Amino acid sequence: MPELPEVETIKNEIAPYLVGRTIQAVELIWSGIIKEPSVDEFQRRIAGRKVLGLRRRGKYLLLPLSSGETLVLHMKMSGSLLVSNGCAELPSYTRAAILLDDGRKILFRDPRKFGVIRLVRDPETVVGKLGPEPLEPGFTEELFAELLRRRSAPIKAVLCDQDFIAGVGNMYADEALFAAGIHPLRGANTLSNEEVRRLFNGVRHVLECGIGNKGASIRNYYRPDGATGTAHLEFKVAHQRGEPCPVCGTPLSYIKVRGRGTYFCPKCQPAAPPAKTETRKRHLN
DNA sequence: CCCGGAACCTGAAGGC
DNA sequence: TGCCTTCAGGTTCCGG
Repeated sequence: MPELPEVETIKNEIAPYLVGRTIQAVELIWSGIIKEPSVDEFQRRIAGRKVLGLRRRGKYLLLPLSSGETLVLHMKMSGSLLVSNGCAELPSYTRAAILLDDGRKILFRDPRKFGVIRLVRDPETVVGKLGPEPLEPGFTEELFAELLRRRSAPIKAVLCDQDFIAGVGNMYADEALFAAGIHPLRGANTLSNEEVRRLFNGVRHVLECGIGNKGASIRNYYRPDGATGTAHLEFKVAHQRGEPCPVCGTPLSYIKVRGRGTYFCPKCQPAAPPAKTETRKRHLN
């Protein structure tokens, strides 16, 4: 599942093959991957365009083209981009192949068909509502604290909300909460200043480690040359079902938060103290 | 506005 | 061995 570190790795490793090349055509093995415009429109507007650059925003990849339009890719759950020399047979589950002017192909492989390709005039129509980039200077502890104050949902759900922060998904949310010692069900607006500070540092730390390890290959994630990443080998809690906590040895817990599998240490990440409403009522009465 | 749950999709894994 | 059910989770949509 590509999250920020995985998409960043794909961007870094595929850029040398893509930037400056001209797209001759896009071969659609499953045309449903094109979200907009219509398939005919897409084919007409993509052919012959040069790729001017490659950037990541949240979990999206953006390719500005010589036409002024932008090709926007999202790999969702199971997508990956592979570089092919153009001769080999297409791997199974290849949904689209971008044919480049040097004979190479960029393959969009995606077993579960969640992945999406868009060709848009203004990329802001796709990524405009995303929250701040957690690894860029504009993301400060003060901004993080202010955003958290507005949300009452479980902190795990808020961390995974792309309109809140861009790029954090299920795995890295679990890792960040463990790093900060915060229970995933704590209301976002109930964190103390100290907890906000630890979580701010935790989010940035786990994402940077993920990038340093070229992403986590828990399932379905491959780098453009087909290699896997090693970030999952460093995971303390994410997907470590049945394992002991690496810090205190307590068996890790597994719960569902907003329908998402959530791993945490019940001792290092204690549940919030009971709500104060009862106490307050008693005082009022 | 904010929250929570279903739907999308298909291979893998688990139960009987 | 095999059929059936459940699980995985990023995003979007819908209802409360």
